[in-house]
Amino acid sequence: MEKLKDLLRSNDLKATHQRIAILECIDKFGHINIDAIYDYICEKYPTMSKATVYRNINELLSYDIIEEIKLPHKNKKYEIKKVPHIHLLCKRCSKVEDLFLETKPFFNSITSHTGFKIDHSFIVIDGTCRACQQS
Amino acid sequence: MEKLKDLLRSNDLKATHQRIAILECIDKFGHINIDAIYDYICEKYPTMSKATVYRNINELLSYDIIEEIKLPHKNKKYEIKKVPHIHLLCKRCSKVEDLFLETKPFFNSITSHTGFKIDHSFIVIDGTCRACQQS
DNA sequence: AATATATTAGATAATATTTATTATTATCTA
DNA sequence: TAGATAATAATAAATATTATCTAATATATT
Ligand SMILES: [Mn+2]
Ligand SMILES: [Mn+2]
Ligand SMILES: [Zn+2]
Ligand SMILES: [Zn+2]
Repeated sequence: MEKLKDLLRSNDLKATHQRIAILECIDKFGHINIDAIYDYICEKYPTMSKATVYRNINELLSYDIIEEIKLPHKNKKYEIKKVPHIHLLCKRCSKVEDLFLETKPFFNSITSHTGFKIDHSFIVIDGTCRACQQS
Repeated sequence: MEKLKDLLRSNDLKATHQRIAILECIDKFGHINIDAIYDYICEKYPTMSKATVYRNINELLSYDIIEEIKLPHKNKKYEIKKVPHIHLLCKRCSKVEDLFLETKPFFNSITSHTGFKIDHSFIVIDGTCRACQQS
């Protein structure tokens, strides 16, 4: 809570209730889309406008406080910015799992094949999570 | 041209001029978004409706004739369905490059770490292509 | 080639998603 | 606590996508 306020202020963003609520919500759910953020926060702040969610999401993106995740055939989701990682999307339970895995060998192979200079990667793996395989 | 007609007919889709034009356009450009398809085809078929583009794109997607590519902070693009591959997106020239690369070792590492059963992967690499690095 | 049949296109309305505008309110600094 | 400034809510506008319906077209059959 105070940590979130500091995070906003260190980026010259005012720590409004709405912004804090949006960040707390994203943090709580891990990976979440606009509508779900809006619905969740409306419980606490019924006057909150959806435009405020969009406006703040874009603001937070531009300061690299959050980042956008594009999933196949789904709406965009957002998460608190972390170190680079991979997303595992379960088609059964729809959960998005973070995987922090060493990608250097894979990236080196890409660069040596193509000469492409890599900045970022966006890796989504579709399949069935361990829990869903057992049920 | 005849190959495209056969492709459509083998999926019980009528080989209309519009559909063939859409497929030819996607094939010609490799990776292209809705608006660019529409603009390109309008030159030849000025009466073409954008709803027809959307309708056919969805139809072609559902028959796995084309597939959707989501790129970070860009509109969706479409391409003729190929064997699985990786996309290299150059931030300088905006070109999307296909890379057919062995991913088994990487995927095995994911499965052994997580128990996740992999169906598909969506891998986009952001960076600078070889050509743009030299200019 | 003409005809029958179902499918598709085009026009347009409807819906969904995202952004812009502006008067009012809240935050922060002094 | 007051004043300067930034952010919100409400709303309109813009953009993106889908649905509906009638006329046109593709294809199989004669
Ligand atoms: Mn994540
Ligand atoms: Mn491709
Ligand atoms: Zn699951
Ligand atoms: Zn380039």
